Amino acid sequence: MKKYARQSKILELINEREIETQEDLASTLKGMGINVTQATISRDIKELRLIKVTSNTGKYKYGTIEESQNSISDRLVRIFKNSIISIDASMNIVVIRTIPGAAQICGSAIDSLQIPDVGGTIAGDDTVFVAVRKLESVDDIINNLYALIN
Amino acid sequence: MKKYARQSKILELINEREIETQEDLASTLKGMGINVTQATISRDIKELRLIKVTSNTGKYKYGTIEESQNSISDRLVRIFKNSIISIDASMNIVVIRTIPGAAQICGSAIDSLQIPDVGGTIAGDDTVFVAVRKLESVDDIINNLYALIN
DNA sequence: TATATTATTGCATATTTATACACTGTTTTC
DNA sequence: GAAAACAGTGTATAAATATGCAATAATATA
Repeated sequence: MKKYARQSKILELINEREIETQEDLASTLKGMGINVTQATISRDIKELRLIKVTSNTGKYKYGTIEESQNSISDRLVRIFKNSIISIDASMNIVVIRTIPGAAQICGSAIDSLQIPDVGGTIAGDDTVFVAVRKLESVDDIINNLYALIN
Repeated sequence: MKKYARQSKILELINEREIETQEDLASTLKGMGINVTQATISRDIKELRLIKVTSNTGKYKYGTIEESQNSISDRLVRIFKNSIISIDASMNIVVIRTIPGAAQICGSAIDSLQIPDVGGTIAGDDTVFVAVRKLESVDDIINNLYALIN
C-alpha cells in the first residue's frame, strides 16, 4: 500500500511549495519517482481534506484547513472595511450603519467574531443592532469594531 | 452595491442546504430573485473563502472553514485507523508500527494532535517513535492513541 | 492455496470552475 | 461636469476537477 506514502508526500509538498493545480502536484510527484495521475490526486485531496486557498498573489493554491485558519477573520475584516458606514450606541445597543444590503453579512461577521459580552445581533438591510450584555462593555466593543476597520 | 446582500444569502444557503455546485447556487439564487451567473458565484466563493467539504453522503458540497473544523481530526483518525498495526512503549518512547509507507503521515498526524507531554516524533517507513516527556505520561498517551483507533 | 471480497488506480470524459475580455455603472480627481 | 480610475458583472471559453467504468492489486475467508 503506497497510498499513504504518497499522501504524506503531498502534505509535505503543499507546505513547501505553491501547488496551484492537481496536475502540478502529479508532475511534481512524478519528478520524485512517484508515478500518479491527476485522477488519483483528486481522490487523495478529497481524503486529505485539502482545500484551495488564496495565496499571497491572489491565485488559488492547495493548502490545509489548519493553515487557512487565519484567513477566516481576514474575510470578516474585509467585509467590514468595505461596508461599514458608522458605529454608534444607544444604551446597550450598538448600532451599525452599513451600505445598503450589507447589514446581514456584517451581522454574521460579528456573530462569528464571538466578541465577549455580545448577546446577539439582528440585521435589517443597512442597519445592525448588537445587543450588549453589560453597559460597561459597550465602549470596549465599539473600540473592538473600530480596530477592525482601521 | 448588491454584492454583499448576495454574498450574505450565499452564506445562508450553504448552511441550510447541500449546495453541490456553483450552478446549483446560481439557480437557487435565481429562484429567489437574485439573478447571477456561475462566473460571479465563482468570484464570490473566492472572496468568501468558501471551500468544498465532503458531506455525509461522501459527495462534495460547499461550506465554510469554520464548519469543517471538526473534519481535521476526522482526517487524522481515519489515517490512523487504516494504517496502525501496533502501539507499544520502550521507556519513554512510544513505538508505533504501521503498514509500510504510512509512518510519515502517522507522524504528522500525531504532531497535529498536539497531545500533552509529547516532545516530538520521528518516522521511518513503517515505524514511528514518539518521545514522551515524562515516564508517567506514557500510558495516558498510549490510551489516547488506542482511543483514536477504536 | 484457491476464491471471494475489497481497495487502489488509470483512462477517458463529463462536469465543474476560473478567468480574459468587454461592457456598464460608480466613484474620484482635477 | 468631464475625464479618469475603479468595481462589479456577463459571456464565452479555457482550464481544472471529479467520477463511471474496467483493470489490477491487496486482503480476507474458507
